[in-house]
Amino acid sequence: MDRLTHISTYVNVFLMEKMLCCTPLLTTPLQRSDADELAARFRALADPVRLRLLSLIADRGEVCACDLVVPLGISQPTVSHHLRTLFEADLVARERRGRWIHYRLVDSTVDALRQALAPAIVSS
Amino acid sequence: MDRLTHISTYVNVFLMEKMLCCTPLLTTPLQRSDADELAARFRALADPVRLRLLSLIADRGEVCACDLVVPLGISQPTVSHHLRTLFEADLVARERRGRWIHYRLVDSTVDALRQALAPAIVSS
DNA sequence: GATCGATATTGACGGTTATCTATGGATAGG
DNA sequence: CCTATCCATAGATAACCGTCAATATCGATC
Repeated sequence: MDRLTHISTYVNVFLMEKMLCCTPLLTTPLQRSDADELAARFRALADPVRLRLLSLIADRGEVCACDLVVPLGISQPTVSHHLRTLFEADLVARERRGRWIHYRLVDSTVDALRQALAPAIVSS
Repeated sequence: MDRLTHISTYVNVFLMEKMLCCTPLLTTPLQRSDADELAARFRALADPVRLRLLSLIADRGEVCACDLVVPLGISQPTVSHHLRTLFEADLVARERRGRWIHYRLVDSTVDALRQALAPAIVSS
């Protein structure tokens, strides 16, 4: 392990204290229930349409659902379906403002998933 | 953004230079082809059995496939099928030694996925 | 080379998911 | 109210996926 990876690991370990969900994958054998929860969240990321939706939402900070249909070239109900999936995985939050519904990224969930992929701390 | 997050971001950005695969999700709108590739990799993580396999492999450093059947309580062909999925996603490598096949984690792929979830660098 | 043991592959079955069209519910403006 | 607009839901269909039993393949040993 080189020096920078080492530093990065320690910074991440320190930040981990603040995290809530999702047992780390790579530091200790995963229990069945933890595996189920983690898999459910990764399943929400396992579709190209949802990744592009997330990407657009992250890029613009906050997006009206109406602005997410045309760029992806799929039907409005399909977009709605995927947004629901992301919402139920806690990856996005939504807020109604008049006729429109605005979506934004839930940073803490993304952080937690990133942490779940953090490398094990090597003792040597 | 607090100080530690700031440091972590810069360390990660620096390490990113060495990475190969997977366009970051959250820094710029994702192209269709990049989304397809990323989704394919997340799909490999989107199953509890595969997560537990990865976890066991990571924990032990290197594992014989024969030691992965009993702990999960599923049939040998199913384990083999999932190991194949992980292998094709480049998440594990395998090496035949005599009659046995040993699996180990491919750290760079896990790192790349973690990087793909890295937060956008805020300019302010 | 016959056999045994470790893995992979095949084929089938049931459950899940992505997509569409059609429809319904909510909200703003006239 | 009536209508137009935004968004979600329902229902249908096709493709995909996880699982298992059965079978094939590959390497070691006798």
